Amino acid sequence: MPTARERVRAELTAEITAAARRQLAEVGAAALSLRAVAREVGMASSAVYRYFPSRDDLLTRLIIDGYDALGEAAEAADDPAAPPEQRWSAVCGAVRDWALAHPHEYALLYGSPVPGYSAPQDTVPAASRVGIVLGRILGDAARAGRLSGGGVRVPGLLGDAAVEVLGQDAPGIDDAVRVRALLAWSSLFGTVSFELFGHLVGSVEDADAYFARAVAELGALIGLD
Amino acid sequence: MPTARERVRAELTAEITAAARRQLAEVGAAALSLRAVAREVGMASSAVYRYFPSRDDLLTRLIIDGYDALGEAAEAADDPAAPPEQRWSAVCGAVRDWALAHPHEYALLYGSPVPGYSAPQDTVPAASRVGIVLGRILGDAARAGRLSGGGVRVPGLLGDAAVEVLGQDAPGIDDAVRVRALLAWSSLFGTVSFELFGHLVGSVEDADAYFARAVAELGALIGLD
DNA sequence: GCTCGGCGAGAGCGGTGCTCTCGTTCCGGT
DNA sequence: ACCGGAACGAGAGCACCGCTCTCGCCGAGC
Repeated sequence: MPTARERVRAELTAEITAAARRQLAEVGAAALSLRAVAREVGMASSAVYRYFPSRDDLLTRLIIDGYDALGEAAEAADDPAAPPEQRWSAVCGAVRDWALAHPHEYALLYGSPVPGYSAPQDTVPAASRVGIVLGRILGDAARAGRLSGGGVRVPGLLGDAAVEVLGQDAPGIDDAVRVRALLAWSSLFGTVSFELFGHLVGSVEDADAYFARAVAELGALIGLD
Repeated sequence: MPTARERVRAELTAEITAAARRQLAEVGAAALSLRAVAREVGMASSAVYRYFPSRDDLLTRLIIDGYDALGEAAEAADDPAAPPEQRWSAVCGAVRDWALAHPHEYALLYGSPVPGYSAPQDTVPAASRVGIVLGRILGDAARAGRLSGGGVRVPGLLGDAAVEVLGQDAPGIDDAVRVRALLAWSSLFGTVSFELFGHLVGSVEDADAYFARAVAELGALIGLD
């Protein structure tokens, strides 16, 4: 049973993060001002420090929330009953849609690191959610024998995290598959980032069609056909 | 014949950009402080405004210089006499090496856009240099008949810039090749960014070996074998 | 009922980008 | 040769930033 004090504290915390998210969407992460957040919530800047020890901690909160929202979008888009290549493109599309809808949050997650700020370990579980979805798709495809390629051993190349996300050794899953999954994962984000950060301006007319083709090519790269 | 005044102005401008680049390497773009630059050069902050109308203009200068430096590295790494897949991996390696050596400048070029700042048109030629190198490699490979795949028409998908960089229609070059080239370029960027921005920590043990494999996979994706 | 801890407000510190003014210095035309 | 004007550097000042400290308040637990 939370006391009244705890309740109002939780409410105020949520209100602060909501205002911070609004401010993030307006001015970006680097210019996120704790004072402006305080103004929007209607209290003195010093009072915010009762809830977040520093601006960086507020940023960490936003980062974790962002990873969770993106991960949730990816999970919601994945229908385990669908064929693998369809699951792949559905998840890719969901990631892109979320990025286009929340460009500043996406930039916070996958853009330049904020100088002087290093993400704490707390962010790792949330950050892994999209990777886990992709790993599940690949694992299912491999177990169903619908994953071509593979067969290469590259000891010492990958770390434990990759093996954990992409499943233990199983029929059809080896280091070559994991490497290609990682590559597809970073390529997907390269493609989304290029579009979002304006590097495709002038080169691509129809961004939707380009993305669809890119996802198909990357699916083929992984071994989904 | 430049007057003495013009000479000292050019010198001071160069000194300011040099100090700014040093500061950029230390604290990153978002924390780049014009006052600190002025301190390092040894003049009042207001005096710097005689040379750069605003902090953003100083940033633009750094961006153009960065694109030029990266483009130069890519051009230097490309040996037109070598086989295409070797040229591809050499240029990819040069891009990654430059990024690892100048992480903050790379983040400035390919990371989150600075909010409220939009790159002026002046940056486009410098930004295109790496793309042009990649386009030349693909064009040469296509003319030599060493590019597999292609054969797909996707009218209205790509813009003029892509056609310009990747050559007019030629035997072996069509929209499908250009799309894959763009995809390879953004995937390369995604791979480098993931490594640089820390998204591969825990998943990849041997970054050099991973990158080499990624480049090889991407080369195959383009159609180089 | 009283005390003590959480709380909000306000002032203050050193920093930022940017503007304005003021005295100087140098360049070009007469 | 000189003088007017343009370029220049310095300094003060404005509004903002993150963060700290102190102070008065108020509610929850002993």
